[in-house]
Amino acid sequence: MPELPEVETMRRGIAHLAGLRIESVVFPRDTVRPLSMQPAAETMQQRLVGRMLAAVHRFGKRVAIELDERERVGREWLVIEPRMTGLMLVADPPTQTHLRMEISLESRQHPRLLFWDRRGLGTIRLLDERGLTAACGPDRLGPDGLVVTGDELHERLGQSRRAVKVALLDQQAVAGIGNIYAAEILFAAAIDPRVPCSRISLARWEQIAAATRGILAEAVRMEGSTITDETYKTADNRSGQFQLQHRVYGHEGEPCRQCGMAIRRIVQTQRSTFFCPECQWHHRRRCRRL
DNA sequence: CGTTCAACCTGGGCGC
DNA sequence: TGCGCCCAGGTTGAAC
Repeated sequence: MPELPEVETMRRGIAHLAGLRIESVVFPRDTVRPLSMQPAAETMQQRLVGRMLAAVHRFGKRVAIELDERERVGREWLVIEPRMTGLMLVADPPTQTHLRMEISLESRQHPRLLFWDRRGLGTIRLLDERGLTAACGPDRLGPDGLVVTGDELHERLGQSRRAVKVALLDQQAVAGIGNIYAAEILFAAAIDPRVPCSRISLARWEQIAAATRGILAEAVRMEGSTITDETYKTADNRSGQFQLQHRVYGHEGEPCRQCGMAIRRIVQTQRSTFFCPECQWHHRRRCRRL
């Protein structure tokens, strides 16, 4: 589920916990998958208890909770990657069964910070400065989608023969776009998702960048897209509202709101792509207001 | 090198 | 009711 707008909403929903100290940490379900948790639960607990949450950051589709300095280790970051079904919560989780992490904080109200993940594809990592750079630094993640420019997209993708929709999902090129927002961005920019990057002019990369910033900012303002409950909720258990603004994603067969033509669904690199075959035909280049 | 694909998981929805 | 299949907001390492 979570793409940039949802993860940013999670970040904002837990940011007020900064300044509090960790009282206890529980990993209720053994997530033994090697990649899902590093280091192992016991080590993780030892290194977390007693630490203060210094700040809450976002890198692409990841939340990074900065921890205060500790002797010998220095500053560390608890990096959570929700992937498909992970949720950062301060509210009660949808079920007890897929609760992956529960952090209790020292405060009168005894707030808890939870990571709940139905499918269990999400990851929890505790990283030092070097690890953070390796995982979330500029070698791994491109410019953030909220601020990416046409020049940057052109430079990073202009030579690629990949279809533009596929390329926009490449986190190394631009960070934060996922399957929903790729579709909505290309509709807003009136670009055919099948067009190879190498055939896109600089002017059109500017359009795509503007649409990226605009759609993502609007989606953040509306606290993300809740398509089905239990896949995405805000940290305090409210639904996002941007799904009401989706023009193509999930609307296969419905008439386009611009032109009336039926929205199509195709598959690109094993994932659904939704688009309007009229408004996003590659011989057309109308610029659309966001 | 760039690009594609199966695998990692659980669960909802649909047709039979 | 139940079974089998397809689908789902992401990323990775191996294979082309």
